[in-house]
Amino acid sequence: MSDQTANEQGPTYDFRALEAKWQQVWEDTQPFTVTPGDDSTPRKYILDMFPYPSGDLHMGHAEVYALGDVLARYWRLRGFSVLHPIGWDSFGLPAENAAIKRGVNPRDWTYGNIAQQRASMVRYAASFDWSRVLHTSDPEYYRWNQWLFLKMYERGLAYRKDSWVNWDPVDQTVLANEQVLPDGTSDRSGAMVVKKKLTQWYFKITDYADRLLDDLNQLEGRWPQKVLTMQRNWIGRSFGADVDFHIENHPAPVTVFTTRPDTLFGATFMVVAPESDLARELADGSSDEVKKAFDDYLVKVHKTSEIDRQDHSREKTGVFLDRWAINPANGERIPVWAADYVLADYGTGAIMAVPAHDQRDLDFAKAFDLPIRVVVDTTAAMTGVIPVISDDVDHETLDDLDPATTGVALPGQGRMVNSGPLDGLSKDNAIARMIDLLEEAGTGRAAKTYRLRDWLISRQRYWGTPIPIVYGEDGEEIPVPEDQLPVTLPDGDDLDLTPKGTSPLGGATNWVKADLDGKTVRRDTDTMDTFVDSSWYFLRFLSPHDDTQAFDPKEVEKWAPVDQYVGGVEHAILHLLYARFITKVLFDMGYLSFTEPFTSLLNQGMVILDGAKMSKSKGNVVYFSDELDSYGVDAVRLSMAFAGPPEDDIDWRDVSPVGSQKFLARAWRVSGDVSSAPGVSVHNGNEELRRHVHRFLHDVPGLVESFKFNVVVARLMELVNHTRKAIDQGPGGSDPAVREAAEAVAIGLSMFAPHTAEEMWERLGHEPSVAHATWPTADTSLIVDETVVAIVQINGKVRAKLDVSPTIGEEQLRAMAMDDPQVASHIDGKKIAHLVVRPPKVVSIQLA
RNA sequence: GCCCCGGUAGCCCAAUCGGCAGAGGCAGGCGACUUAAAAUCGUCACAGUCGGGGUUCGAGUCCCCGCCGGGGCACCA
Repeated sequence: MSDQTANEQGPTYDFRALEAKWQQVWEDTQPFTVTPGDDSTPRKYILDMFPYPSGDLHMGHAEVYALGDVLARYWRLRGFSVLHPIGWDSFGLPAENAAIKRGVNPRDWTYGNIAQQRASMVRYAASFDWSRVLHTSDPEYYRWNQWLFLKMYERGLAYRKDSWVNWDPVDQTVLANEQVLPDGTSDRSGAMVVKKKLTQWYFKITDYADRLLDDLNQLEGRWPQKVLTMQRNWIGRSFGADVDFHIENHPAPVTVFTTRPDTLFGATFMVVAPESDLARELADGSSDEVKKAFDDYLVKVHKTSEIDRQDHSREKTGVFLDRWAINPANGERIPVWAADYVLADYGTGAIMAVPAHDQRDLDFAKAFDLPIRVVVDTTAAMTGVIPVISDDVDHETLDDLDPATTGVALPGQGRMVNSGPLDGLSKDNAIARMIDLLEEAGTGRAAKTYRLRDWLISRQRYWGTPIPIVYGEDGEEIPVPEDQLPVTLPDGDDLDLTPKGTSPLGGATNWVKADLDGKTVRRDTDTMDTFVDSSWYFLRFLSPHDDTQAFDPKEVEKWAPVDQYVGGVEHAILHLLYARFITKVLFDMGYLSFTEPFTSLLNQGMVILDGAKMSKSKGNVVYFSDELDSYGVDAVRLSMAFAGPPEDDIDWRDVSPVGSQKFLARAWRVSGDVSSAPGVSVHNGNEELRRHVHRFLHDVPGLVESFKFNVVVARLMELVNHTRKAIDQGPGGSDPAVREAAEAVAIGLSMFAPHTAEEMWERLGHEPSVAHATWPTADTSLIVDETVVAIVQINGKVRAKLDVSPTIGEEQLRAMAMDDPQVASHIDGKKIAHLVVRPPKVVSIQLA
């Protein structure tokens, strides 16, 4: 009672005062700067995805940096030396667009936003090592981007080619395949992407397709399943065969890729992609009428939007090239068509069409009256290698299923027919047999192909890393020597940044014209995709000020790979795939000893409002700084952790920052009610409360490590409730167990609410900082209950509850159950049909 | 169309091995304190786990079939 009176008259929880006080302390002490330290101290590298500096931080950032900080602070409490750096992904289009719109220099806009975001992060009490900040737009950083490019170039992994590319007509630049959304629009501008033929720089990521796919297995269980699936889909490997088709009056054979070499006898025509060079050649070698028809068709194809092209229900179109191929399986002459359902950049850009067993080919065959030949009898059920005709009396016959009449292709399993040496075989055996036959004949071979394409890295924009290549008088590529890096960006003030289809750097005439070893050369005027910047930044954090190398191998050896990566699922493909690729490349070059950059990945969900993504145009935006002003940093951070599982979206409408604030005040009040001295022996403390404390200490590490932050917060609340009860209704604030509990709360809370936790820690008589406290070891003797409740079920209904020792034996528990009067009355002489005894939890009795 | 993830109280969410459905919070009821209110403290109620089958002594948990919601892939040969 007296304690309560003291509370009412005592100080009140004032989050603004606490923030001011502790911010000052942290600014003075910089508690999270990582010092080299003892080599025996275990290390953790906890990395949050670095932000793009567009305006101030938003609620999404508030979530990542709250959750990442929980992990960083947790591992510090566990005695690890924790590296938790931050920087800015500060090259990119928005800076240029802002520059065009408002007439400011992209550099000024970018660095102004960085200053604002940095101040917000400091205010948010994210425990970053501020001595390692990097910005990808600093020449000290992008110099190493250029170095990376040159290394890739040396290995033939950076190359230039002329190809059909994705062109964003609004931003006036090319895009990577990964930046084109499924509906055919640009993920940046939202404009419908068009195809344009341009000479561009690529990174040869397809060389790494197998490793990028296979190494995902190592990440199983450590990365979200969803991300692994998305990456697997994106790489999209399919196994099959390459088959060479001779074409009459055409010098070289044409190779097609197929996943169904077993159906080669059913290939009745060939289709080539209209945009392919092959189609051009074949048309040019044909009659004038065909050439004209092809040209007209090509024009039509170019006018068709990506989105229409992907519509399955669209009528098949195409043009016969009046050329003939020879089916290598049976020597038949088959017609060659050009049709836009075949893509130029997948496989070889040409297919063998098997209309009976492929719906697309069938649709085409029916549209143009081409022959259809069944080569797989899908009515034959296959058992192992022997085809067996199904015993079903009323099974459909092959005649009923004839694709030519039904219009439905038969892609399934079955027994080979009309296929010469393959007749009678099952699908899998036929595939293997056909590959053998092709290899023997030298007209085909086993092959695999991928959905993944090479990574187009050129961008016709200003605010990015200049590509470190110059061109000599004859246009020859000359890499800029390493010792002449960085190739710095010219000042943007005098440049016309308006999108016009060519790089603004082309306008910097003094910059473009350069001197290389006495030769006059022209610089490449494109800049790199900013995903290059972020594909290796986690390495730069390890030696951010090293001006002799991109990263220091000794530091890399110490810290890398990243133990825990935290960020949004929107980067599930792009950034993560590129970072994995570059890591493997650097491994192959001997710079790294590991092949996967991020050992464990946590994807947080989005912060939404009223079930919808926040957006200024919809007017449903919650502002980060407003929330901090209203509820305080600790309450917002705590709310982020408590709202639910991290990977779920948080609807801010369902979140009560006021509730968090009340809880923090309640926890803080507990620290004021502790009246024992620091260091008091806890052994004689109230045992019931101590049990709660030690169960908490025991359970929380496992919960944090499995990212169940919401449960940890619930456990903190529970512990505070028990402590409150012990103070008011139990042994009172002088009991040592109350101190033990309050200290556990302060330490636990330091992961979520650093200001409140520091204040509690100080009120409890400790020196700052609680962030450097040690997670107390749980006393296991206090975790095991003296008695537990065992239930006795009779015919599935609970009929008795017994207080038993947790170590009770089966015999003993059975005896206790039988002796129980309630149980005895229910049995009442009836026969027991079944008895299950599972000490110490349950006795289940079935009566006859 | 194919592949993943989810569905527990009015709401957000817990529930190691299958073992009494509830840890925590929001919103709500009641009480104490107060002239009153806020704050604080205490206390209470509320679901049988989306539907249907199955396995089991026992299912929120495992299996099958649906429904609903979210996500990914999709003319990829």
